[in-house]
Amino acid sequence: MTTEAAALSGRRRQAARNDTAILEAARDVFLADPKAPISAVAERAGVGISALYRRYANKEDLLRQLCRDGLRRYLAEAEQAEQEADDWAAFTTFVTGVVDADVHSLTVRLAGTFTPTPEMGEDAARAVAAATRLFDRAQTSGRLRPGVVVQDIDLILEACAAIRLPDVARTRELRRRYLAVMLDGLATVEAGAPPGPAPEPGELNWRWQRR
Amino acid sequence: MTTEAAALSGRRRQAARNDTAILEAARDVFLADPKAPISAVAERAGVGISALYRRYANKEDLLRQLCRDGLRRYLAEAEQAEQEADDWAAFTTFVTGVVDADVHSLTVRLAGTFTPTPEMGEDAARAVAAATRLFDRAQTSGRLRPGVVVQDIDLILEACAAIRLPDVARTRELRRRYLAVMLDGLATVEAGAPPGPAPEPGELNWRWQRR
DNA sequence: AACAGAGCGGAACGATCCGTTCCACTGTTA
DNA sequence: TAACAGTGGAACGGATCGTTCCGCTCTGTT
Repeated sequence: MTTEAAALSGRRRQAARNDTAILEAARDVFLADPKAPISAVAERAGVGISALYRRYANKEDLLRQLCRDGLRRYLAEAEQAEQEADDWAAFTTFVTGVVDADVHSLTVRLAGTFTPTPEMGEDAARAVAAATRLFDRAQTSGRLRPGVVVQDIDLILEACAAIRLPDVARTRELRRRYLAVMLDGLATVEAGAPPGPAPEPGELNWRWQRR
Repeated sequence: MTTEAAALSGRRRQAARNDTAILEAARDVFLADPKAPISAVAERAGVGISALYRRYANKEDLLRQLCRDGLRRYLAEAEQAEQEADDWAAFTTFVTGVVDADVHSLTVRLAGTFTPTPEMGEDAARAVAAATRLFDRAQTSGRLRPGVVVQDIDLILEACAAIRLPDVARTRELRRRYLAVMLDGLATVEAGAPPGPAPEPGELNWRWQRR
């Protein structure tokens, strides 16, 4: 509990608790099933439906907020990884951080369920820029095989996000396992370029079309 | 069209055509969205809903049939790959074949939406046996890094199946790209065992619980 | 002590969706 | 021409879900 919340008393305190409880519940629920009903979020958070609608005008609002937080988290992971001195380590730290935080599901799997705000567009642009910087550093480290492009990261994250078990901790363990395998695969310099035309920028943009 | 169908005339011929049209449409539709309505299948196949219900008692029946075909296809890919003389090539041919056929989505993503038949259980056991044989051969080839187990294949297939774009051909191209990266990652003998406790047999069985 | 109102739980409502049934219609076969 | 297999698609009934609404509780103020 934050000191801010602790300073409040009685009803106010509970309200502050609910703020975070609802966000966490929404994260868990929509991560497991992006189409989950809003009542499931309320149930998970241990509150009534009113508590939700007091904070968010409608379901779309909540989803948008969640995605916004996901983008922010992605940026935070990138900025933290950029501190790393070693170029290759910075790259792997970044990717591992994003996979661990399950941020991919929060952004991409929720895409198309709401109309994005201009602010989110800017954050997304920042995210691309940061990821590109990290990727370029990985390339200069010389450990990356030829023919790999930044966009490959998106799809690798997508593949990792598909690993999902009932147990959250186990899910993370296994995701790290296959992420490590893929990173080892990306680091086999002697293998030459991976097959097939590499993904192009914007090839995944269709996701953001309203469904 | 089969010769059997060509021999028939008029209404019978159309009926035979519908048989396959419906199955193909169902495959496409449920591959894209396992929870799709049955009317979407009819629309895609260009037939009315009656044509569906004449052939399958209900939705569950159709899903079960689809999954059954998927298992068969999996077995076929395995048996064909076992012809391959080279141990490592047999393994990669098998995995690539399964990814190309998008069989994983047909079986696992549909799991839990119907009650499986005993016959499917037997097919599943045969599938596990065949996959194990191919995996063992890959191990004896010496190109597989230590610490990798058969169950890893399931999860790698799962990761590949997550790559999905509107265009089917492009989807296959990109899946092959990341499958290749992962296979290269699995073949880095010098890297030692990948991190984390390896997946255990039956760790993915929860999928088949009725939802 | 009385009161105003913030915050809340959950029933109720209305819209939508979807699986399944039903019936009229069309060719085909005998 | 009669019987009927095969079909299209409207119609039905149940379930789901987003949202609204009402009555209650607790809190801070007068």
